[in-house]
Amino acid sequence: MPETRFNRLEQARLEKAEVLRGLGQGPYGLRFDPSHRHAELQRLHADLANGQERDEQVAVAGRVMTRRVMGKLAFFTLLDETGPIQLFIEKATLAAALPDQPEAFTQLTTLVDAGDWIGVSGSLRRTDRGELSVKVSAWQMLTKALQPLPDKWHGLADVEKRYRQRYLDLVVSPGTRETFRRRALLVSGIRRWLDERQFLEIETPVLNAEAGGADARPFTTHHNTLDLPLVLRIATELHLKRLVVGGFERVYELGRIFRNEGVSTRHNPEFTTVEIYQAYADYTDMMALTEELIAAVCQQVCGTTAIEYQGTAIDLTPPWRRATMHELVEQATGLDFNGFSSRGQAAAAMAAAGLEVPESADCVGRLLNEAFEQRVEDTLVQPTFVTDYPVEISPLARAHRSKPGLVERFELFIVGRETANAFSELIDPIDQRRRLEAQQERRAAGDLEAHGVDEDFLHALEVGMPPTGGLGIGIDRLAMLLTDSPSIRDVIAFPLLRPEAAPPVG
RNA sequence: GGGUCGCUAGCUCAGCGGUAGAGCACUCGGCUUUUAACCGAUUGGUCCUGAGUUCGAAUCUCAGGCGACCCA
Repeated sequence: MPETRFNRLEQARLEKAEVLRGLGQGPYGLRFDPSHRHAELQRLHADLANGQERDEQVAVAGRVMTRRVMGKLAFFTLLDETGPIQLFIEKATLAAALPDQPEAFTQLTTLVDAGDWIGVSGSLRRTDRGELSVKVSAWQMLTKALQPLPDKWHGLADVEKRYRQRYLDLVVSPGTRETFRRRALLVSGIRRWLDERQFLEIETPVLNAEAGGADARPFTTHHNTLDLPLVLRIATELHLKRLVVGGFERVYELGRIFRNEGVSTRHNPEFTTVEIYQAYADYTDMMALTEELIAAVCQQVCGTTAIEYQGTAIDLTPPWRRATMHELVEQATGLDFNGFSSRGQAAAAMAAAGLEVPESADCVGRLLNEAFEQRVEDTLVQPTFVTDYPVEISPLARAHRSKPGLVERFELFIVGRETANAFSELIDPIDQRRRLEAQQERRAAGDLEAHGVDEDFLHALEVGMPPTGGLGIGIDRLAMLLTDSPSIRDVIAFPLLRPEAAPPVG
């Protein structure tokens, strides 16, 4: 006996598809013109009273989510992108409307399963229980689904299945649909806000000979005909700065970047950032821009700037708290890093205060950052601009105008997560070369995340870049915040997972 | 990389050494105001994979796979 690849549930649906073929309409329709969607119907007929009908013909389409058949009357719930529409399906109504199809009611109630896409037309009726419904006088199959829907009450609870089969998650989880709707509003809102302020979005290459603009390991790939090793970008920074050199005073790019790093609730190997560069501005301007931009899109997406994230109230109403890294570390640990003149001195003080002192933190600035990460980061729940970073961990930021050893940089923290990073950009090509060469030495010493020296970028700086403020915002983390999502995988439609089946053993 | 937990019917889950179960879904019958419809009947299994212990393994042990969370 030949083994079928369909189980009995699928087989039953295939048999119904055959019946539909026999009826001349088949399991897959061509086109259909819906006159309304759920949201419009609800708005236009809000005044229809319970038990009343309105003789206006409408056509609606969607996926059948639930079926309740009782003899000669049936209720289906049809789901379109904007919401559910109840179908009021009466045998007598269909028989009167379709005198040449006496079996129309039976066909509709037996050949249509939950999960199928159908289109119907009819008039309007609000049921005695108050549900606005389409009283069906004609129907057609648009797509016969072969797979059954998950449990109509519990939905899809298996998180692995929700990520692997996101299409199913979207079908049965209104919350998932809302998350990705909000993410789309967030992205389009950012673009609109920037476009209205004369920022130009210019796309820069994903494939590069050298990874630059961030501390991260890249994905490597290869161009066949050029026989060229290439890496996927880890940031858009160095190309956008070249555009500023070229004379674009306000540029940005919102797009995907790739970092060959671990996967966690806050990290996905490919993620989305927007980087924004504004000539003649500095990091204080970028702070104001960050506040205004995020507050504006939050207002658009959530309808308020006072939101809740995982049970904690977060107020994104500007202005936001500003504090230097030194101040925050001193408040949290009692250690004044301005007073340390050597690594040894700082390390001893940290150890005495009970902080870990990793070998890799080889200078006072890196130790300061360690202390910050160990004791401060998690505590920055409300939006906080942390300013004035050590030069050693900021190779692309301009030296601070008044604080030796520091740079004009801020990072924005919200719910303990780095959400944005900005500088007064380093535009001095001599200083920039020195900084990148120091990075190169770290890389030679084994730091796989250290920057390389991008000679063409240095050449661009020699051509001359105006004083510029630059800003990068993590879109995924912002999306988590605005959708109250605990994991980055909840805001990425198709997060990276290992293939389900182990590869065949050779 | 380490720790904890999970993987059983299409879905949601129970069973934890002695015949593989429930609810929903499916199929059949009934039902003209339901919305987790209801009532009755039937059907449905690679208990993640492999090895071991045992008279006997979904259950215990070991190894592996995939995932979640926490830590690094």
